[in-house]
Amino acid sequence: MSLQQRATLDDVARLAGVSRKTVSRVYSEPEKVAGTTRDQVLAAARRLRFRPNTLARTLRRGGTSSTVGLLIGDMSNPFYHSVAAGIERELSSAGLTLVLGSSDDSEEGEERVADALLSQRVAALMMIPAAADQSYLDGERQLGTPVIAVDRPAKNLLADAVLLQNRSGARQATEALLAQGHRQIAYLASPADIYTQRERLAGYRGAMTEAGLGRTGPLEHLSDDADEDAVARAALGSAEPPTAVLAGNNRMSVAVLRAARELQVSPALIGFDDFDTADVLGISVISHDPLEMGRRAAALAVERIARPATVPEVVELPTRLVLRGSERPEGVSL
Amino acid sequence: MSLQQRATLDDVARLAGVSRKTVSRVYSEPEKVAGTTRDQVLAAARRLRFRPNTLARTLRRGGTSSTVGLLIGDMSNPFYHSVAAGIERELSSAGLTLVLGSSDDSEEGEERVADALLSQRVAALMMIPAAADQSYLDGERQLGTPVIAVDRPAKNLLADAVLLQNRSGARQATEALLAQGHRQIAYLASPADIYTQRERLAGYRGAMTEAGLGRTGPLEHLSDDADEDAVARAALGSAEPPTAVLAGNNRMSVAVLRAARELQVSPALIGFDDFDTADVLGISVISHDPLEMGRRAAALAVERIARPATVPEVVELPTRLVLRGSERPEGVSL
DNA sequence: TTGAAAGCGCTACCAA
DNA sequence: TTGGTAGCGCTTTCAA
Repeated sequence: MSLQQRATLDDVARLAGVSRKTVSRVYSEPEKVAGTTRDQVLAAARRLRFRPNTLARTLRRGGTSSTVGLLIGDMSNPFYHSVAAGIERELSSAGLTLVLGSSDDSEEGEERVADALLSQRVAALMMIPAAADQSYLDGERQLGTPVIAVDRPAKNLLADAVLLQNRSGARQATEALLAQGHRQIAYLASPADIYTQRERLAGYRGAMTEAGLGRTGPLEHLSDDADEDAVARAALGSAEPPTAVLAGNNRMSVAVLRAARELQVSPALIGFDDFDTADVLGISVISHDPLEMGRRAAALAVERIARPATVPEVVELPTRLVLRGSERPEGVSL
Repeated sequence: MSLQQRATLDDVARLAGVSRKTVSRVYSEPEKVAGTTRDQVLAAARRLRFRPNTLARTLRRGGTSSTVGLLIGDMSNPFYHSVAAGIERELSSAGLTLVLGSSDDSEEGEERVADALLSQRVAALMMIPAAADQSYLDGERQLGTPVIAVDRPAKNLLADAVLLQNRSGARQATEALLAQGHRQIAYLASPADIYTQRERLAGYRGAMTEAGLGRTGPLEHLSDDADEDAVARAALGSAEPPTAVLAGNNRMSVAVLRAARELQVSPALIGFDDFDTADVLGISVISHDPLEMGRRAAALAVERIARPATVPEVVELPTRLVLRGSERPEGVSL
């Protein structure tokens, strides 16, 4: 039960009968230590249960830890989970570990958590920007901490970004619905006042306008407070319900299905983002790969840590329209 | 573009015309510093873009960082994402940050990543044990690092654990299927050789045996390599297909739906774990709250950091049977 | 190949 | 209320 002290380089050095520096070398550049010396050191280290303290290593002037911070607003969205998983995978293969921070989608939250991560001297900061403005990070950028925005671009801050081709994805889906003969095509989003939704909405509007259906006002069901279910019910339950729905994201797609069941209607449906049972249900989606998105973003972070750059890079990943039947006039059958 | 040096306590002290220690106090115990002095210091800090280095703070003898490590085998499972989200939330409200490590479900992976996290001097290590044995952590435990197992108990290691009532959950679901008149009730799991599945299987067997249906051998479809889809297809496509299926986890539930659609069959179904569209689809599930699980585990970690304990605590969280129709003889309709 | 000394940014201890 | 000194565990010169 005796809580022993944790062993340090010194302890190991003493037991192995070598200098501190030699022990250090065994862990940082083992090839520069004689084989026998190395074995002695490692034996001593094992006996003492020594574990190098990577925090202390970091203390060098201007040093950063081998961690990368990831700031997510809403941890409950499965899409961001996958992004995080992709990031983790890429980082770990680069020998970096992921430190997670959640702002719960609040303005001050984001800055507070960013602060905490930066105080830990993360080697880079990855974030899904949620606050109205990220200029508060400009000082850090100038101090050399790479900032990588994921899914949405950072505002008022020069930062690399990995985004989706939201606009063309939404446009393509709308065109597919138009091709099926639909005219009353609704667009549903909540929250709507975020980058991705503005882009997708623009894509939808573009396709509608081109088809001579520019009057989309009554067909747009956008909200920032109401939950997805409420928005979906309002849209499907309106006096003149749409024959087809474009759902702004994965959660809205599910909400539409739920509302359709409740209200006993069968609108055609295409949803942005793929989701678990979409294939089983035959739901058409604008698919993309969140894991890949995370991977790309993390790769960019790794690159910037090694070679700080002056010009931010913006990557736009493609989407893919996957038609499974729900785009047809007969709509979703539940 | 000049990459300036990062400011330190010393720089701030110099600019503010006070001692280093005074600056330190402004950040650690501000109430012990005179108001005017504090203002001067903070002004200087702002001008220099000073940000305290929490890593250096940690360097005290035996010191740990204000981070908690979480070791997950398979980051792609949505269930663990929710657990992680719950953990993050609880930790952040305790002023701790979460460091994530993934072992990709490999034996050596787990130990390697645990090592990395411990080298960062996490204040506690939370893990979903995946390796066959966690005795390699015993040294750390003796050195005072709390270890909290989540979802599965640690093997050969005294550690706190937060688990589910797997057995009773599975038993209850099986009984519900029996009550509907089912006799050919299959149990499907992949991977099957893990704690949760062994427990759930035991619950299933118990209920079957009590109903005089102890011969469950042919009804058990367990695999460790095959993916869920293959297992589901094999089960539903057998010569004498079951009239009802108990799916071992969320992914298996979806696989069963997929297979049912492909093979044009409609077995009754109850799945362990809830999932996104289960309510829409009318799928009955053994529900529980992964967020809460994470929260409880993190709370335990926080507690142990403050007050190391000698006797491990094991918490078993309840499950809840949610019947939505798919348990009935007519089964799932797709 | 190995070692001694200085220093990284901060805090604990004790003194003023 | 404030400050000096001595570390924390490690790495980086520079020498041996």
